[in-house]
Formats: sequence, C-alpha cells, structure tokens
Amino acid sequence: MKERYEPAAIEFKWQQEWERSNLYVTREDPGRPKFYVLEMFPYPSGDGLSVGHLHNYVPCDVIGRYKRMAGFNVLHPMGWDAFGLPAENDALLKGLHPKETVPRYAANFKRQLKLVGCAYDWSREINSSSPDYYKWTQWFFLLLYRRGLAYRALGSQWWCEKCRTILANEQVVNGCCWRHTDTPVSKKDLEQWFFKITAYADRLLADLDGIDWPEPIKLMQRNWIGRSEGAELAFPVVGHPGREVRFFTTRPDTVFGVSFMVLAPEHPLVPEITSPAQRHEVENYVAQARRQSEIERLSTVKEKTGVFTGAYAQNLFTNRAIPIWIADYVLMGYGTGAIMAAPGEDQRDFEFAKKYGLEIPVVTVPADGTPAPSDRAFTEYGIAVNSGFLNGMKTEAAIRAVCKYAEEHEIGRPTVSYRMRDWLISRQRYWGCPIPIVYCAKDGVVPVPEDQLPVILPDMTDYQPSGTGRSPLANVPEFVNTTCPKCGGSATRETDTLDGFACSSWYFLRFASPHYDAGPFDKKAGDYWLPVDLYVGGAEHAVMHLLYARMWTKVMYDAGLVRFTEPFPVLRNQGMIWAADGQKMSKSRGNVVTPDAMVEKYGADALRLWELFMGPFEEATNWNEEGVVGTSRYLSRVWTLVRRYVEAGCPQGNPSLETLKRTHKTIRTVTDHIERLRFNTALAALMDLLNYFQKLQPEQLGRFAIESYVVLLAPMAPHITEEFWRALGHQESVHLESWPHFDPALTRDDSVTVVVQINGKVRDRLTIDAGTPEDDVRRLALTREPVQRHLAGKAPRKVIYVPDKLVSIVV
RNA sequence: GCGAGAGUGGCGGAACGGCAGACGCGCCGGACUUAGGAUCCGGUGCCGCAAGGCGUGGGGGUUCAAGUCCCCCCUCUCGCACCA
Repeated sequence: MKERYEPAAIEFKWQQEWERSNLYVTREDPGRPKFYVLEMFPYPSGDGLSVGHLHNYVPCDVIGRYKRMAGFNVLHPMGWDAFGLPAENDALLKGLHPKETVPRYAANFKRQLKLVGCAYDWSREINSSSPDYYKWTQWFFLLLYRRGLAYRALGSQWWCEKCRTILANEQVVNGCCWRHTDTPVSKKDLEQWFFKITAYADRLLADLDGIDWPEPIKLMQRNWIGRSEGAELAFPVVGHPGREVRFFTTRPDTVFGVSFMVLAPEHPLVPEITSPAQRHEVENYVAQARRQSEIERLSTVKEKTGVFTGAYAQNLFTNRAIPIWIADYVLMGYGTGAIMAAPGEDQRDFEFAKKYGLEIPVVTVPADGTPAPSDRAFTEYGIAVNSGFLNGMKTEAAIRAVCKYAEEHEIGRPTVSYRMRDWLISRQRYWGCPIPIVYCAKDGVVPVPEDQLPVILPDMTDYQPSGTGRSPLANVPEFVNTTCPKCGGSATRETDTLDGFACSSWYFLRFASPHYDAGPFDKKAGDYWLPVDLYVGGAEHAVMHLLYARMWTKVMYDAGLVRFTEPFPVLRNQGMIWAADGQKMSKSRGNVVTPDAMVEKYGADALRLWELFMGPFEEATNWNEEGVVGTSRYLSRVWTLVRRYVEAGCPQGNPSLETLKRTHKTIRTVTDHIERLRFNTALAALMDLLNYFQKLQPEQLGRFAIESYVVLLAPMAPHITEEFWRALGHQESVHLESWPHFDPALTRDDSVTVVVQINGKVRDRLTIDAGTPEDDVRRLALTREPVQRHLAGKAPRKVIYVPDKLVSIVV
C-alpha cells in the first residue's frame, strides 16, 4: 500500500474491475430472498447530476450493497424517464432534437453515477422513449381502454401557455403550471383522453392503510382523493317540466333549511332556466366569471358574489319554491356543479344569504340545548328542529332518515363524492408516447391492434408546438393518414401524445425483465421481483406519479397480470439538499455543485461519505463543502490504520476483550442503523471505533477487528475498502463478502456507570458491575462523599433506582 | 384560513422519559515540519478565578427525572386552499 491515500489512483481502477467481472449484474439464486431497491425514475436533464441528486442515489446504493452482503438477491436498476416536456422544451431551446439530446444526457447521468461508484445493474438500463419500451406503454393504454378506463371527453381543461398543452388537475399548482410556477393556467375547450382514476378512488384510499409510507405523503393522497359521504338529491325546476337540479350534499339532514339553490356559472341548465328579466345580468356574470383568473376565483378571502336566475326550484321536503342563483363559489368540477344552500348550517351559504337578503332558517341546534348562533352558521352536528319528520333527531340519524326517504320516493340516494378528478392524459406535444388510436369515418374510435404496436413516433425536424391546441404530429401526413384496422378504409391517427406520467406508471415492472419482447414484462420475473421492497424519491411526487403508479398497478391486478395491489409497499423520501446559500441548486442561480468537481478534489468515497454523514437521510439540509474535507480526512486515517496493519504483516493478533467488544458493538450499531436508513449515525459509529483503533498497535488490533471494519465500511466507501481488502491478502472482491455477525454476549457491558441524582441534579457517578443488586447500589450511593455533601444531613425521602442506569434521591 | 413537519453550541447534527451536545466541521493551543487546505496530541455550550450556576424557540404543566409527554404562544418549511 502506498504511504498516502490517493483516491484518484484507486477509484477508477476498481470501477473498471467491477464492470469487467460483472460484479453488479443481478443474480437470481433461489436459495436467497430477493430485495428490490429502486429510486424514482429520473429525467436525464442536460445539466447533469448535482451533489443534491446524489443524496438519493448514494444511500440507495449503500442499501443495495448492504443487502447483497447480507445475503439477498438484489435488484437495483436504473433507467431514464426520457419522454416528456422537459426533454422537448430543452431541445427546442437549444435548437436540437430530443432523440439526439436524450441519449447524450442519459449517457452523462450514467457516467456520473459510475463516477461515484453506484452499483447499478446496467444490463437492465431502460429508456421510456425507446420504441421497445413505449410499445408496452401503448399496450397498457389499450389494456385500460379495453377495460373501459380510457375515454374521450369534451370539456374545459387546463392549458399552460408555456407548455402549449393541456394539463391534468394535479399538474396545476396554485393556479399555475407545475413546471412554470409563474405561468397562470387558463381554460381551453378541447376533446381529450382521460384515464378513469376515479373508478379506483376508494381502493386508492383504503389501501393507503396497509402500506409503509411517510405519513405526510399518505395524508396528501387522502386529501387529494378527498372522499366525502353524503347524498345526491334532485329538486324539480318550477315551470320547466322534466328539468331538475341534481346536487350533492354531505348534510342531507338540513334539507328542511334549504332556502335557495346555487349553480356554478358554467352549469348547463343556466341558459335554459334563466328568466328573460334576469338574462342580461346572468350573462354578464357568467362572462365575468369566465374571464377571472383561476387564482382570483380560488381565493377564499374574496367576498361571495352571485346573480339570481329568475327561476325557482321546488324543495321537495318543505314544498316551497326556492330561488335558483348562480355564483362562482360553486365549482362545476365538483359534485354536480350545483348545491342546495342551507345557510343556517353552512358558513358559505350563510355569507351569501346575508349579502343578498335570503332567508336563513335554523334547522339544527346544539345538542347541549344552547341556542344556535345568529351571527354565523352552526356547522357542527346537533339536533334537527323545524324539520318535519326529522325533528328531534340527532344529525347522524337525520342523515340516515333523509337518505332512506329519498330512496323510497326516488328523489335521490346516499352517495360518495370525490375531490379527485379523472386523469387527463392527452398532450398536444411531439416528444411523447403516441396514443394508439385511429379514427375511422365508418368505425369511429378504433384501438390499434396489439400486433401493430408500437405506433412509432415519426421523425420531425420542426416539432414546435402550435399553440392552437393541436399536436405537431397533426402536421405529418404520413403519420396521420392510415388505414382503419377494422374496415381497411382510410382513417386518421390520434395525434396527441401521452402524459409522461404514463411512462413512469409501470417502469418498475419493466426492470424485472427489461429485454422481454412478448409482453411488458415476463410474468415469472414480475412475480419474483415485485413489488419493490424499498422505493425512494422526492416528496414532490406525492400526488402525481405515486397516485398514477398505484392506479395502474390495481388495473394490472384486476387484469390478472400481477399478484400485488400496491407497487411500493415501503416508500421513503430523501431530504432535499439546498445549495450553500439555502436556495435551490440550479444552473441559473449559479450555485450548482457537481459530483465531478467533488470527486476530482476529494474522491468518490469521500463525497459518498459526506452525502451520508451530513444529516439524517430523510431531512433537508444545506450543502457544505467543508464537510467533505472531514470525510476525506477520515478515509486517510483509515488508510493509515490499515497500512500500518499490513506493514506489520497482517498479524492475527491478540485483541483485548475491550477491542473485541467495541468491534462487536459497532457491528451491531452499523447494521441496525443502515437497516433504519440512519447512515449518518452508522458512519459516526465507525468514526468512533476508528478513534479507538488508532490508539492500538497492529498486534493489539488483529485480523478480526481490521477485517470487520473494512467490511462494515464497504457499502459506504466501496473503492477504498476494495483496495484494503486486496492488500489484506484476499483474491475476491470485498463486495462479495458476507455481512459480519455480532456476538450478543460481546455487546453487553460488564461494568456500567450509574449516575446519582439528588433532586434531579447529577451529583456523582458510580462505576459498578452490571447487574449489581439494587440494595448494594443504593447503599453505595448513599455512602459516597459528594452525595453526603449534597444531602447535608437531610434524610432521603424517596430513592428511585433504574438498574445499571441511575439512582435518584429525593430529599 | 385549515392540515402536516421542524426549531438543540459558531456550523452540520447526536441523544429507549434517565449523564444534553455523540460524530464531524470550524476555532484555540501544542508536536513534527523548508512549507501545509498534510499528519499527530490536547482543548472547545454559556457565565464564573473557583465552588457552582444557567442552558434544547417562548410561557405554563405532568414527573423523582422532560430536547423527548400534555396545554398555550412564536418562527420557519411543506401541502391544501370556497370540494357543498
């Protein structure tokens, strides 16, 4: 071994050797359990990886390496989420083509991941923009289509002017596009494809209970799904025979207090029922509501506005005619776009009634007999009053009674409503997976037969989005014009492409058999490797990718393709690494730190260790390069330790009991902490042990201690430990070693320090044999000089003893 | 506004209700050096010469014992934002 640790001299050498010997190609040994660790599919951006991204990849690499050593068949693959707007926009900006930039960027990501020693099985690399991959994305589209889960609908959709495409609801954040948070979205009326994710709402919600995910993520999904139970009812419109207003309510028990109704301005009934006298005012209001930006309209602080339509509905419970208003606080996209207003029990309706002088009946009073408030709505549950057959009932019972009555009289039924809408998947852009659908004058909408897949994305030089709402693909006659698979007549292709999230809704299955060509995945391989044992990624995907992938998995389960209903039973979110200035690392801010620069300066192992050591894996922190100096220095000290041992001829040695015990305890700690993803404290334990080892001679250390140390460090610092391992005389890679076991007997302490507290303050410490009888410890404590001094003659009132820990004396 | 998470030395962070500050950075002192962003040794929460006292965002509480549990408040981050 060289005198000094020089990472550059060993890291590349070992990386090449591992690649040559196929060290990290996935093994499938039936005698071992499997472990599938996966990071979220990255989009390979032109900027390459930063040290922030590594905060995900390095820890997963440690887990993969550790699990392999601990006896598992490990699947740890990597691929590229290459279709989609970021790739297309980047290429447009640079005047290049994504088919050229994507492979280049992916190659750069791969180079960087190899540079830091991440052990992926590159033989399984996949790319969602490659025809062998998107063929199967199309296959899944057809599966959903066949199962009635893909449909086309005309409606007003979110449009981002910068993306020049329609977006799904989830992709709208605070009224702006999720990629362009400064660009407000607008509405555009277009016919679009949807996946019926709402059909899975209940299961997506219920199955959250059985998976091990961070609670905040589960909560976000629950809120996003937004299930609420209630009733759907309908009141007839007076003077319009056959017309009725259908509405959803969570408080059917308040029907007797319904003094007016409100429709969303876009509600289809509005033009029909508006009276001539009100028409002008109503039309103005509707036009104004349309013009309003979504941000304004979503504002909860804004005063409520509305207009009377001149029409009345008949409240079938009170038999009174009640006015029908329109107001923009009622949203067309939720429930039926219409509400019954119970101003006595709903604060929004209360405010509206107050403003427009509408009646405010009280039909629910507090159960404790106090009067209902008059300055606001009483929104809690209570007792029904002024409510006909409901009088005297508790809210819960009254809800059931109204539902029963409504069913019997065929005016409604209990129902469940969701905040979640269907997933809009059409994108009017070029760089995506073509939707395998053909339109025929005779046969209508015809799916492309499976044996004609993939529908190849044509080459285009000018793929600039049009802005008209049509995909650039519409300008390629060779693509658009085709024949109908059914009748053979002339037909046209769907020109929209699929939302990129479709590609990432099944990629975790493709890794099980990435080269399989008889289906999206080999059933046997899928059954063996899936589901993913540990899934790791950023919290920003809480309600998009994670919800979509869960839905697709349930569809696959229903279709008998897989045996599990949840793709990611265990999910963890890595903490965000901010730049040193506390801001997001970005090229435009000029604060990006690259792994390339860090590796050049300190080596891959030092960089890896700092990624692990800088803080808890799941917590955010700021990048601080000074820390790499520390881990680099640590590695140099380990180098010196091993070098001295090797130079001493690698003595078997005769370690003291303490050395043995410390080694065994460290094996226990490091194992436990890696299992719990506590990499920072796992490494701290190794640093601690090094500080102890440094005081010993090679003879006092011995082979067991040194080799255990090297093996424990191997998943975190793979290069230096490989160098050590060979220097210690081994022919095989350290990464093929078994994870060390500890002897529980050697992790127990013989003597312990017991603290003595007097009135809660530490006044003395005793060193005693572990397991010393309580009486002896108490007696000893009371005879000690510092204890006597602080007692000052006072008699203990109470003495608490925690075995081997403390004596607490109260005076 | 509602919901979730987080506030610990100069800094990153440790700590089954039981010795607050492990480990590391930085800093101070020393050794070896022509030199040091190398290496090694020692020190380092605050106040105090010391004995000792004070300390985990602030204020209460439970407990022999609270960073940890309970209540109120402040700050920051994230999510949702009229969902009937």
